[in-house]
Amino acid sequence: MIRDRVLRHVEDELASGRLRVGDRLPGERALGTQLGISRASVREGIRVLEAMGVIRTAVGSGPDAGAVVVADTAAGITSALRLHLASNTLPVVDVVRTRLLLEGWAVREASRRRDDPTLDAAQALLDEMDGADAVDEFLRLDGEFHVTLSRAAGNTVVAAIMTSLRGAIHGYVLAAAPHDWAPTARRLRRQHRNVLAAVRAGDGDRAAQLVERHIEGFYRARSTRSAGST
Amino acid sequence: MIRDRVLRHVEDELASGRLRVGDRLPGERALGTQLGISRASVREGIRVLEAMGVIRTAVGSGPDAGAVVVADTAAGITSALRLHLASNTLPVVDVVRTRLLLEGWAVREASRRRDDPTLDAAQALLDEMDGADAVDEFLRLDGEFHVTLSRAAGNTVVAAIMTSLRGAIHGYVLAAAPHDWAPTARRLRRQHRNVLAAVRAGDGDRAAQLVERHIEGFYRARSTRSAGST
DNA sequence: TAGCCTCATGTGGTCTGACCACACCAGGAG
DNA sequence: CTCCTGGTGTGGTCAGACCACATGAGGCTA
Repeated sequence: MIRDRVLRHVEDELASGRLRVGDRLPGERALGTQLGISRASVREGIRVLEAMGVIRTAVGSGPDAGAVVVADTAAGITSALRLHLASNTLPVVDVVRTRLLLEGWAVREASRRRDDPTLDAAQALLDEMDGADAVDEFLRLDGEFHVTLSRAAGNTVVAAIMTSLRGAIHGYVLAAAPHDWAPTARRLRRQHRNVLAAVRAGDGDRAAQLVERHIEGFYRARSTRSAGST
Repeated sequence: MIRDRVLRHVEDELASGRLRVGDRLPGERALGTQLGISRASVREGIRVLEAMGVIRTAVGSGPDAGAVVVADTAAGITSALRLHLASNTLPVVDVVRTRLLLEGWAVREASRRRDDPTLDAAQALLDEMDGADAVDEFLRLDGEFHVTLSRAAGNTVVAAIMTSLRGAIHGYVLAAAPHDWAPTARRLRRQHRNVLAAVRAGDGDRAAQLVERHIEGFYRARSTRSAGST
């Protein structure tokens, strides 16, 4: 298919190193001429690349305009998971179980690299979370904390998947948050600190156990309430 | 953005159950009229959905033509991983490590469901592999075997991710296959049978250990040769 | 009547050319 | 020197056209 030409071209350019993160793609019109296809076809390819988190487009002129190569490794995975979650092809419970598995491994691994500065970022998120009372703000920071923790394990693929799993079920989590949020928030804050403390202490087994109980607990509480579809 | 209207519309339709796997989308022209956007914009959305493995398009007429909802849960993740692998944002070693982690868990889990008929499919693949001498055919079956094993664990998300990890590095594996393939094939066949036997015996720990050694061994052998870019 | 064949129909695939909003920045006005 | 104004190039969107393709109804042939 002609439309795949853009995909293949960009992938080749990336693989060869001729194109790197931060670079700009030629304009859509120029790229069309260069590849011998119409602008419409170029745009279809560009759109896919954008959905995959490989490029970011902006209108106007100047250095930030146009199609710029980025590295949002989680974007594509997140969208894919969201859609298949919506079609009920992937059950939410499988997403949660996978999260459990990956995050358990991640904190175990992070415990062996407890000098990693990423853990300081996780700490900072916890401090920030203490001042976040609004549900959506809290959950945003919560998600970021878990992702940061996973990043501390040093595996970019696991981190990307974790980010995506979290992002894909974000809507479900938000929809299932209890009305009386304060006590839940307190419990979560406490659990977060315990997990991080175990990691910093280098106690991987304990950290894994804590984080698994933390996620399972929240999920169990949620599954007893409404399923929440939107 | 107007172009996201198609995405949101289809996601809503899927979530509400008005659209299910196997159904057909309205034609591009009709969908454009319905959403109040041009056909070009519709196509950009369709293209993304296709890349995500949510729909499949075909020309012509009849029941199989047009845009049909499918459930290729791995397609989007595979493409995303491939692209970020190409841009060197995700190192291959992280993909392999993640595979190790997930597949170890999967066989452990599968050992507890050893009556699952999926294991029979895995067995059949091994038998088929005995007659496959060509490298690419062997590796195709090899990949399918590993994915089938992961499916036997009963977690669709893990299975999708495993499929994607395997698919994303397929090119690398192929490029790094040794010229003298026969002895490698023999070793892999033996290891596969041992893994499956351990699963069927319900010995999760042993199965996990075997599969991890199996993957690590192959990867170590590969990393000593050329990096292989295409 | 049974079977073959043809063509109208509707699908996605692609192209062309146009207009818009936007952001920048060079160059003129004060 | 500062302000502002218009030229320029970017992506965003649209309308309309033509193509290849697969189907299936209806006519044609045996």
